[in-house]
Amino acid sequence: MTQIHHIDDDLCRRYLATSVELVGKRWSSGILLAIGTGATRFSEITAAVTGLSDRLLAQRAKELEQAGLVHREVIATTPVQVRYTLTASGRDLLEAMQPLAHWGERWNRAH
Amino acid sequence: MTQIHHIDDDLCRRYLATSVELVGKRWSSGILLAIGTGATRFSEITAAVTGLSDRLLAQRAKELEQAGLVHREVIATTPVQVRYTLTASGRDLLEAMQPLAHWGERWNRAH
DNA sequence: CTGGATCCCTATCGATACTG
DNA sequence: CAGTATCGATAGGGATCCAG
Repeated sequence: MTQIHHIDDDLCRRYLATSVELVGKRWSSGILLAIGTGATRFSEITAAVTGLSDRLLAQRAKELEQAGLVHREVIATTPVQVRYTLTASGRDLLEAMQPLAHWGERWNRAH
Repeated sequence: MTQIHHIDDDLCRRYLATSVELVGKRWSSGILLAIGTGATRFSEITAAVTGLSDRLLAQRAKELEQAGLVHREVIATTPVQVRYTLTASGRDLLEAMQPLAHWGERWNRAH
């Protein structure tokens, strides 16, 4: 039998669900990527992520902020501005997803 | 501004969605992990993944098979046996998810 | 043992309209 | 600009029963 020894069984069983639940929800990864690659304003994020609506961004942003992945900074101008940035944890997560992107590329070639 | 240069923007924008859609659905990652770490039979997988129902496993298994991540082998005994194994692509995906598990561990510590 | 078929129910989503 | 409120539609999930 082909056993995978690159995989830490126990670690995955414990903690894989954690990140998958955070990042698996629709738009979440796209939002993280958008913020991580330069988008800071609410409207910039909706523009960067095609198909993402105001309502869903507001909802996801709240979730991601509460999870400590995104920092939300309100600038009291008129009209009000809001700056979204990744926290250290958010940046780490995005880096941890890089292998998935590579895998996706290979997978797309084969289909 | 803190730019992330560990991230290949373009690669992520193109292909991150691919893997996230496959692995983000409920139970999918758990099923992959279960098969990747020794479970081969239908009932072994439901036993390994707590909360997973027969119906959902049947459904996910079909999806994962069509995506080329899981190989399904029917053994014509009575009653019938079915062996599930990961394809090379499925093993690769599971390895690509390992950093997510590590991230999840760190994240859990901090909460 | 390995599912398929149903029923029902709720979470989630998209669209639209509105506000400080 | 950056959201909130409301609504109707639908996809997804749990439970249960059935079958090769």
